[in-house]
Amino acid sequence: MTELAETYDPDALEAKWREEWHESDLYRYDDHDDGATEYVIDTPPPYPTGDLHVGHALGWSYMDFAARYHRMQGKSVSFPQGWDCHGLPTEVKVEEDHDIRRTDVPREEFRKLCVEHTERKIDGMKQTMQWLGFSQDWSQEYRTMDPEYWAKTQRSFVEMAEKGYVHRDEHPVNWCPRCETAIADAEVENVDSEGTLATIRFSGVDNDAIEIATTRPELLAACVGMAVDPDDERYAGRVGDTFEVPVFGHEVELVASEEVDGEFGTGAVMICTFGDKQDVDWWAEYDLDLRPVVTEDGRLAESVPEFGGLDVDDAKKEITAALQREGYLRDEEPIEQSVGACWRCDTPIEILSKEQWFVRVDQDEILGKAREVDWIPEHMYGRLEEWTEGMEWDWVISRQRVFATPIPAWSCEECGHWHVAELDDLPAEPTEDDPDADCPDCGASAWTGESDVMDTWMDSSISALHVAGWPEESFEPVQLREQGHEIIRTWAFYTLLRTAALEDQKPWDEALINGMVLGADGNKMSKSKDNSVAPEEVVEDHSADAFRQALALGGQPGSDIQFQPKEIRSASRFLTKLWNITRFASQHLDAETAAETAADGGALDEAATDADRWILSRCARVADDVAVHMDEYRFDRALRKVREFVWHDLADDYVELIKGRLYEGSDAERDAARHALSTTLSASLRLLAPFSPFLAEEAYHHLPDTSGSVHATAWPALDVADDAAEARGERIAAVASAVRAWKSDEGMALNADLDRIEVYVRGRTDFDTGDLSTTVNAPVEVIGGKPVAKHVPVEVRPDYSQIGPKYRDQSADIVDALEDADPGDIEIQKQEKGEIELDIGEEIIVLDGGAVEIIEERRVGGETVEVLETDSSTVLVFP
RNA sequence: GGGCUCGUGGUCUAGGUGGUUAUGACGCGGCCUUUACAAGGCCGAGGUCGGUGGUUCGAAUCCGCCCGAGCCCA
Repeated sequence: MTELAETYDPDALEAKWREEWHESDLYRYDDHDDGATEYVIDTPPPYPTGDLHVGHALGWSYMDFAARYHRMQGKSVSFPQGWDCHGLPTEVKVEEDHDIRRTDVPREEFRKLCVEHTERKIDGMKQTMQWLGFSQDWSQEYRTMDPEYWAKTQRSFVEMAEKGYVHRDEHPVNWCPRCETAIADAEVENVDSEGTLATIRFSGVDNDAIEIATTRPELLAACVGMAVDPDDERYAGRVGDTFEVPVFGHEVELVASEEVDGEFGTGAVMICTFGDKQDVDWWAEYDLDLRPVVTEDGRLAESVPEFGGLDVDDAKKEITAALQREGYLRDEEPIEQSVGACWRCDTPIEILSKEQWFVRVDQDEILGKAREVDWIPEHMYGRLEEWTEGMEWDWVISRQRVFATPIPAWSCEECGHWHVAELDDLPAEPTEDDPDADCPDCGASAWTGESDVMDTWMDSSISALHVAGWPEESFEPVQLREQGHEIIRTWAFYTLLRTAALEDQKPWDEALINGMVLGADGNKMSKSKDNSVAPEEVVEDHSADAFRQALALGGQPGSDIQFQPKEIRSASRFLTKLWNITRFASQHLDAETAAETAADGGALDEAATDADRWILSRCARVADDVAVHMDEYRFDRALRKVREFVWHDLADDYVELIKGRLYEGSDAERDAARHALSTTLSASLRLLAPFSPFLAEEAYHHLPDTSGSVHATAWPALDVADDAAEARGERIAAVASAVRAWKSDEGMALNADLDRIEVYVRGRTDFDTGDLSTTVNAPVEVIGGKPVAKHVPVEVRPDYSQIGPKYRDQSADIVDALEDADPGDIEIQKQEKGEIELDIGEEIIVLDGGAVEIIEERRVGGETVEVLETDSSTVLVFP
């Protein structure tokens, strides 16, 4: 065994292994590993913003813990990494950087600029991932902007079109007037704002006027109807009346709808095409006219008399002024309103009726598959269910942008028939190439390629299929999806939809959902709140190993975790502790005392003491317990368990117990200790390896007779469980610990020698005293029973779990009587008769002796004897 | 406004299926250089388990209501 450096230097150590792992194919997924169980992770392909934030770090840490653990369990693990490249933010950034509009240059050239920009951003994020020690298999890296990938997106489109999921229709869509593109429901955010509620008088045509309330007078030109609550007495008998739209003069009819809120404004509203989704519903329900007045760039159409060409804000002012002038405006008041806005640029959206490509949303199908997935934590399924059930519109997948997967379709220049590409045509650039077919409807051969592109969720929602080798390999659900809960309604939803549509399967067996990372002030981390921390900073200040531990311990998966510098410091201390344990071991171990690695079962040394048997048995049990926690993704419990074991059992107790043998034991005695130490340490490093891969690797390499990486070893499976040995070992450790604490209290050196100690034990007295004796530095005598000392009963402690169920509502009286009784008397009754007579007032209760515990103080005559109590023994110390 | 999650010493946190003295870490106070580690060891103080009502012999745990926080949605 080679000796470790004196101090733990995470910077140097982590840099070294980062380098080594980068060069190796340690994490290479072997698709053809016969017999091994597959463990495939559908890793999120992040949007390449260039910054990998702490939120990412949490999710990726969970995946990395799982990946490393399952590799050690002998699974064939695939931990790939992709990049979700397409999208509007990149277009906007490229336009800024080059001071151009995307229409200024040819599409191909603009795409090229986007690709170059994206590549730079990917490099930055990749570097942070490697800093943090994530074990992706980079040979499987994919980028949705590469033709090999987006050809798959196109293929999925074509297959879904064949199956009838894709349709092209004119339908109202959410429209961002700034980005000038359609957007899906999931991309609309509701923002609260201050608006003005205008009350406007609509003159009646052969009937009385009605006043309606609206926040959008600029849409008056688009007004196609009016609505009131059918039960609203103010408007009894008015349904069917006709009115003239102020300023614009066309006539509309009043309809009744329970959707109208009588409390809002005057209880009457106008219906426009379209002010909001409610308008769309009414428009369809009452078969109203379509009067489109808002343009794609957010202006009133030129066809609108007088106000054509004004943007909607100006139109609002001008039209309000006109209403005022002409006497229609009855009132104006401020109002809190919630407005739909584009999630990328916060611009209020419009609802425009447009011909677009849609994917059919089959709620039952999606939920059916979602229910087959194990959601961790379970309640995250509810998020998906709520969203899915609330879906009103099909998914609009066409976007009027450039940097995205082209929609592989053409329209016939003669008859307008839409032709979707054949699988053989892919990848297809419809704006560049024409299909190799004539129009089946009219026989013409001239085509116009679709210039619309696909929603980027079309790319990322086949990630599960992609990582499983689709379409070349037949699809089986992959094992794990890990993601944040804020994208359940998007990425999880779309992936379920697409996998169900394409393969009639669930995409994954398990969906592990991580929470938010909150700043030290308890709020969600954000740059504007100045409470955010960059992962690189944490690694520089402390270490990736410590950071990863803090993330694991922050809370169970699914719950939000608070970023706490002190947790990182605490982890850092633990790592230092483990470093020092390894350093200590390195001074004593050699090749002869290597860990039992072969089967890890290993026969115990002949000379093994109770302490050796105890630590090995404990270690075996801990490894099994940790495995259970890891299987359940309870990383918090798993790591806590490892840390407790290493710090308390191994460092505080076991290492102290064997020092005597290591320094002064016979060869056989010493080797038994070395062997157990080596085995336990090796196992401990492996248990820690998923969490803190760098230190585990470095330390493992210093163990005797190790070769290769700790990350290529098997999970510890020691077959040495021994309950009796554990009980003896615990007793030994407890006595040593009690004496240690007592010496510390007395201000004595911990290795101060004592005249002798006597250990009085209940039950069996056969346990090793050798290790104990050298540790406390005193001869040890073990005696059965209680010390020859005055033992004074001082308290009677009732066992509620026995008394409660038996005596029910008499329990309180019994407990009172026990407290009032003389403990000495109770003890005598318990010892002599095994039961206790108790007067509780109305009656005499005969209580089973086992229902009470007698607490005694042991008083030994002479001031030179100290009495220490542990759970299972009484220790007399003769200084 | 709806849904979900949560509220435990100064801070963060453990506490399926109710049961004696509520876990650990950080911080705080005191003591101790002991042949791996002072980035350590030992000891100690500190909690009406958000509030309230209920179920029960017994509630941090189960139920109702209230208050507060966070997230998702409208």
